[in-house]
Amino acid sequence: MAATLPKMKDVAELAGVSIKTVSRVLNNEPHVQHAVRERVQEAVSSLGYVPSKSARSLRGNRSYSINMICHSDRSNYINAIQFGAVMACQKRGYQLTISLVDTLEDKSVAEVKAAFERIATHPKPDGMLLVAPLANNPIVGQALDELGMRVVRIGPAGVTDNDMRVAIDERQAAFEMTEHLLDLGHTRIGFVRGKENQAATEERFLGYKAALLARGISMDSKWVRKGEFKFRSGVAAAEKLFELDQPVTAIFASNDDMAAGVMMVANRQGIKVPEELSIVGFDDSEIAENMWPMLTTVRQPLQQFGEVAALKLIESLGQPVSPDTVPTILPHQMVIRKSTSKPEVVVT
Amino acid sequence: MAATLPKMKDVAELAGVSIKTVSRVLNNEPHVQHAVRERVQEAVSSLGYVPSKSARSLRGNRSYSINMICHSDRSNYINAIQFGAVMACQKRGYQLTISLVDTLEDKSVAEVKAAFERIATHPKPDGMLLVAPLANNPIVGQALDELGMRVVRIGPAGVTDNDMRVAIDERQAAFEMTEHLLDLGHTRIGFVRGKENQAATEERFLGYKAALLARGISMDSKWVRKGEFKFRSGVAAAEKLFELDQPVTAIFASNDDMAAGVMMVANRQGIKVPEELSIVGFDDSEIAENMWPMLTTVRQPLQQFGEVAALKLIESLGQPVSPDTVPTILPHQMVIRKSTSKPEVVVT
DNA sequence: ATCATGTTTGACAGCGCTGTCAAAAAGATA
DNA sequence: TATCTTTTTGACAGCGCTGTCAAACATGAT
Repeated sequence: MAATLPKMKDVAELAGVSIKTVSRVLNNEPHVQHAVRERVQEAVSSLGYVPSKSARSLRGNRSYSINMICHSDRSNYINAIQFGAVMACQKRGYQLTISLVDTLEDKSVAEVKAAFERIATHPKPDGMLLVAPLANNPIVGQALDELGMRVVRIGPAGVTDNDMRVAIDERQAAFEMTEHLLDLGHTRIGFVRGKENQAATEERFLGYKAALLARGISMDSKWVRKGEFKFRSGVAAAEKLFELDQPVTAIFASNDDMAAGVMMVANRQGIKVPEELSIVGFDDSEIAENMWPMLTTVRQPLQQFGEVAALKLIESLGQPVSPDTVPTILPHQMVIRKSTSKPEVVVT
Repeated sequence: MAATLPKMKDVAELAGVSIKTVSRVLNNEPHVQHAVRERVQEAVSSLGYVPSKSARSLRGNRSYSINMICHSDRSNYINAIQFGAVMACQKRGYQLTISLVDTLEDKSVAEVKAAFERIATHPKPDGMLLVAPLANNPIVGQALDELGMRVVRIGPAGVTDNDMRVAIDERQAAFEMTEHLLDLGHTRIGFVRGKENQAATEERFLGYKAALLARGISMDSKWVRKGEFKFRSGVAAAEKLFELDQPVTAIFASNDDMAAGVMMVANRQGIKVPEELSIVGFDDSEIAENMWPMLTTVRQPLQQFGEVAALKLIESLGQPVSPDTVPTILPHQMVIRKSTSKPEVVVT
């Protein structure tokens, strides 16, 4: 057990070749005869040899690690994404490292840059995974660009951005969810927006709006409330929405936490869900199943986000930058549970 | 920007000393004159020099990284712990890496060992952080011991264990929470256990039992239901508890998720909380504030767990193993919210 | 057989750092 | 002053790997 790990030299001796040849085989370089290559591979697996990452990285300026930023207002979806990312890394012999960045709000450009420079250099990861909302911060993008850091972003694109990116089609998903409500017969549908300055907030809203428009329903701005992606903001929004003279018969909250807030207020006020009010959310986070009735929502493939993004990053590491990258759009999924039904005929 | 990073040689030249002396200063070795030491430190900071981790680790067999295992049934408390751990690592110039381990249930001893051997060797972290319930798995412990891996565990101790550990006094916390209920005047207090084979489950139960005993109340085994630490198991437990001929007036769920389940059933059945039923949880996770009424619970200092554990690990890396380590007990905190009150006089 | 060409292989340096060991400087003692 | 001890310093090797370059070998054309 404590016997020292096998080195390249050991493999070379066992296979009867030079260490350089072993190196060639391990790095899939050309100019190795087929027979030799196989002999080396046998030696490798019989010794259980694994190349030393520190030596490789010292020599080759590659760290075989990719970094994921974990920002201080911890959101639970990060967890699942990270999980997928670790899986992919582990498969490819990479390490996932985690770094921390304080809230960027009320930070100067210089401070943000300095923070990312530190993270991106000691030690230098081969690439970085940026999760929304960090994925859309232009200063962060610029800082990382200047450092020549390879980045894959997770989450909906902002304005410009022809970067490497993994996301779902948020607008389409919101469109479909709104259609679901429309199909059930709802015509007065409330909407709770997410946190402003996050791309998802606008995308989801646009999907909602487009779906109404497609059915020729003119949206009443009273139906739309601000939110923060938090439970409490769902509560606040619901309270306002319930005060309308002509109340809505359904509420589309931009995420599940807020939907849970809406649901709670409904329960408190004795409004029956889904009979008197349909509620839908977005994300399919754990909470969606932890409420009653269970929440109809859009499932984001979070774990897959992490996995695909990490894989994409690792794969790109060999190639030169391709500036014309197209975002990878993963399929979302409508999860119809018990919080939606056709609107009750209102007894006036 | 792209100018190559300063190396030890640059620092040495600027300070007018040999690179070995710089090395000595950086590693806090003795035998360097005070004046020289200061001169070197100035050079270091003026160049913004940071030692190369790969070179160090290649040479010194230290990786300056510590690893935290992320097991596949992702629980949300891991998030906060990880956050604290990253903070501590970042402060000390360490990297936190994440590895993944599948569920260990239905795995053979050999498989478990192999999995951990892989994680613990490629690349070898300087130490590992193990979070409950992994922290109490004897096979994992043995595998890591055999590899000579330095480990700090987070969570309540199991049987033997005089290892390095960070935890709260779970039994005492449960005791206090039960006292809180008793002080309010409850005498019939239900209890929902956690997942079996986790140390916390038994500890919390023992605290509950001890508090009853201390007041001379004999516990009725009908009050105690099994649980899984999941929302649904809270629901199931509550349903049974509400069927009792002589119902309980308070329910102590072993964690917040289950308490949320209990709360939901109460709401559904029109049982008023806290007037007709007091509910308490354990953990103070996010959900505790995302329900109505907000949950009285015990706050675990999760982020601090991560921080203290990582620090303890890093600090221990210099020293030889001290087998007589005493667990670090962090203070817990009673969080009294709105889900508890004195029992209503039952109108029979 | 001779040369030009292409393919396969290996010797060796050196990435940035720290452990070893010996040299230099400083201090203590006779 | 000469000698011994202790403290401070530096030269150098080498951790495990890969890039460079040249040697060895094979192939085809003359």
